[in-house]
Amino acid sequence: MDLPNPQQLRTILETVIGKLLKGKESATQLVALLKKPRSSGDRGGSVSAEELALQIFRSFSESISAFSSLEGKGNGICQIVAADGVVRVSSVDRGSSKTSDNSRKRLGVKDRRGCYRRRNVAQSSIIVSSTVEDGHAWRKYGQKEILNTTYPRCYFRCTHKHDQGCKATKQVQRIKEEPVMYQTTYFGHHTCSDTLMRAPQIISDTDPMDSCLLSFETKAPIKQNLLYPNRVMTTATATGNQEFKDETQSDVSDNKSCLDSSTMLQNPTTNSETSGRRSSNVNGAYHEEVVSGMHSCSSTPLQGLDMEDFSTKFDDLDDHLLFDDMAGLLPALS
DNA sequence: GTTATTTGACCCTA
DNA sequence: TAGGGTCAAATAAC
Repeated sequence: MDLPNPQQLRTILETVIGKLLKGKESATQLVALLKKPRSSGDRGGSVSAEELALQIFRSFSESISAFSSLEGKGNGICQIVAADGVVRVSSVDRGSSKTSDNSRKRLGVKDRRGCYRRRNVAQSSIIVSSTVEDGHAWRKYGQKEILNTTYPRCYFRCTHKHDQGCKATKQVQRIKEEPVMYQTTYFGHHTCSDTLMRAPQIISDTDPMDSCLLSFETKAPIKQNLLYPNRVMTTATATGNQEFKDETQSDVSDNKSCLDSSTMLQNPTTNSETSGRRSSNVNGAYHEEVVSGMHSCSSTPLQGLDMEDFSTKFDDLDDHLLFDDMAGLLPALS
């Protein structure tokens, strides 16, 4: 397969940057809103903080989707690296996969156990932390102990893999105990028409924001930590793993699956026993997502931040998220 | 009964 | 050959 040509890449990047800029604008408005003295009943005028937060979420979510669309275009992967507050985007050739399509052909349809394509995760990544869902429904299909890791890795595929042939998969691995933090690695992109891929799914019995602000702080009430402000983007590794913290309804259940299946993954505060297996309970945890093949994410958890701190911390955030820097990359691509 | 999760087995890649 | 990704039967939850 071929790498996306510069024009394709540019188009996608323009889309992404446009969405990110929109998100930045929303973030700016949110900061201003949060800085205002809050009075009961006053949620900030015409646009509420919740709405702004949702807009920010959508910006990142749609950006990720746009980047994801690159994967199917070839061996190349779009590399997004956020390091020291600077976002970098580039295209990387993954090289031809040696995966045995031939060997797969040799195998019967029923005998495909273990057939897989080992992913190259290290090549690129995005570091974005997010507090919101990715809007897709996932089904867990495996869990495995990974060498040199404390916690098992959980494997998820798109729920619509069979009915719509969606090839998107993700891996969720707990990487930190306190605060609880997960690394989610995405592979492939959704080709399904997942109905969840709209606005963030609200699971709680309150308002959307409440569920969006799924706790990032295991010890704090879920509602308080929804927008884990502290760091939206940080440098996770030298190679620039990108983090994207998000909690979605599907993710919640996904991660919960991990939690349920392993005591090591259990969230002491949010993994409610009262919730059913498929309950949409929030799993209150830092969620580090690595979007790989397309983008990857990683983040450094911020502790003890609640909405009170958000407004002040967000000032720093604005400096860290150099969307304009990203936009500046466009000319180089053409 | 249906759907999701768990888990051991299988087998490919490095 | 070890490690890792996926499959699918068994099991659990609804």
